[in-house]
Amino acid sequence: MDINTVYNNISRDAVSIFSEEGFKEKLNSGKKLRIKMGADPSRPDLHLGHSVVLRKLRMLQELGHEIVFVIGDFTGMIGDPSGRSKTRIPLTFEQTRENAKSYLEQVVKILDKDKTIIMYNSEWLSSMNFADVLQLAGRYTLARILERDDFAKRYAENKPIGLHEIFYPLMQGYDSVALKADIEVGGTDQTFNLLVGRELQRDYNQTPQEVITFPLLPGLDGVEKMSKSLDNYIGISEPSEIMYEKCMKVPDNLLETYFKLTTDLVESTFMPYISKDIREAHVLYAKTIVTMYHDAQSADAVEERYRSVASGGIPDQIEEININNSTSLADILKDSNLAPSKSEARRLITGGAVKISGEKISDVNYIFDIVGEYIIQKGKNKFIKINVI
RNA sequence: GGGGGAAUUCCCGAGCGGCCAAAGGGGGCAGACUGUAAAUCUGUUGUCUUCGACUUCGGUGGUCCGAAUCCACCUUCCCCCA
Repeated sequence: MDINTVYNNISRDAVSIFSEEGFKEKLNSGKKLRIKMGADPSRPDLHLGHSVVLRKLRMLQELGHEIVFVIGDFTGMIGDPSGRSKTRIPLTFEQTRENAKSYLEQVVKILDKDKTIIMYNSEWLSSMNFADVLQLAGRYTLARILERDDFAKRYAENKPIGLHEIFYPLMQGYDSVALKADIEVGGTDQTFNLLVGRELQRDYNQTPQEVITFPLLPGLDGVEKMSKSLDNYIGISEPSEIMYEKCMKVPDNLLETYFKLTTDLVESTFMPYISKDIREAHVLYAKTIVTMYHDAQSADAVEERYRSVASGGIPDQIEEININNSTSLADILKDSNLAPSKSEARRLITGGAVKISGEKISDVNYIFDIVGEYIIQKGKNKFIKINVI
């Protein structure tokens, strides 16, 4: 990829670039750029929402630039107030390290490990003394901080805002100063924080970073942004069959957006599918994603599995457990995590959600007392094979 | 510093001494329908040794035959005045 291609691709998908001229200039300067991306250590599971930005970073890496991930281990002790209606429970130092580690393992699925640098913002933030903090705080005003959507909203709704949360944007902005970042990228929900960095750099006599924001990928519920806590995400480390299933559940009207933001396919490839047969479009999408994060082989295998289950079949590969004779069905459902509790297991059975080897069971007290192999099915697509011994 | 209000099950929110495991909505799960979709309709949504028992309504300790409901103290949050 050359500079122009990358520039066009990014400016096509970005929501805003502050400033476009600056970005262009830096790209063409021939200098190795330092591109910053903040990582929230409280949410170590990466999903397709993150991939939107990460994939752009990958392109910039290919041009030879350096990606710096700032693991907000220090800010993580506060928690980003962005999009939050509640103050977040602070993480301990150990937790942030732990999470950062798993974050890294996942990030390299998209990025080039060798051109990716990890830094912890405690490196510079923890050594600041009160005078430093005051100096930093003096560069911003309360009114400007309160302008921020989340704060404004919470304030209006009489929800508490911790004083320390006010510092969050300043700290994140200061990260850019400490790193001398040339560019910072993030989701649109980060716009305010990113721009603070730009201004602080100016205050500290640095060339302000260019800020590029990308759209937030809506989650599978079609309403909220994709996020782990809302459980509306497709994780990039999920097992292939789950990934495939979830891709098939992307709301129809969002599929186009998903194609655009999370795959390399061009419109002329996927649009015909979308307009002609939305189901086949989903299949194409699911296969593409599974191929990206696993491989083509598993994509095929998983597709077959999906088609078979969809037509009422039972998949070939199912988790298998051994059961002692005279164990009750409810106990098995609970032990195999098909149900979170025995009460729930009973409800499922009563509700007609459980089948044994294709046959619906409605006896709450069903007990396995004949040695053999059975397949227990819960709902449409949860299976488990048991060996009664 | 002074005054007033609030804390309920995953979330929002009713309840104000027994009929409360706690209305209603949201969300979740399941059934029907379907494209393992959406919409819609139905059921369900504390746990267990399930015709019964046990644990839950910010915390602790009381009153009472009996408390989510009353009292005391504590903790947290919000509002108004300064």
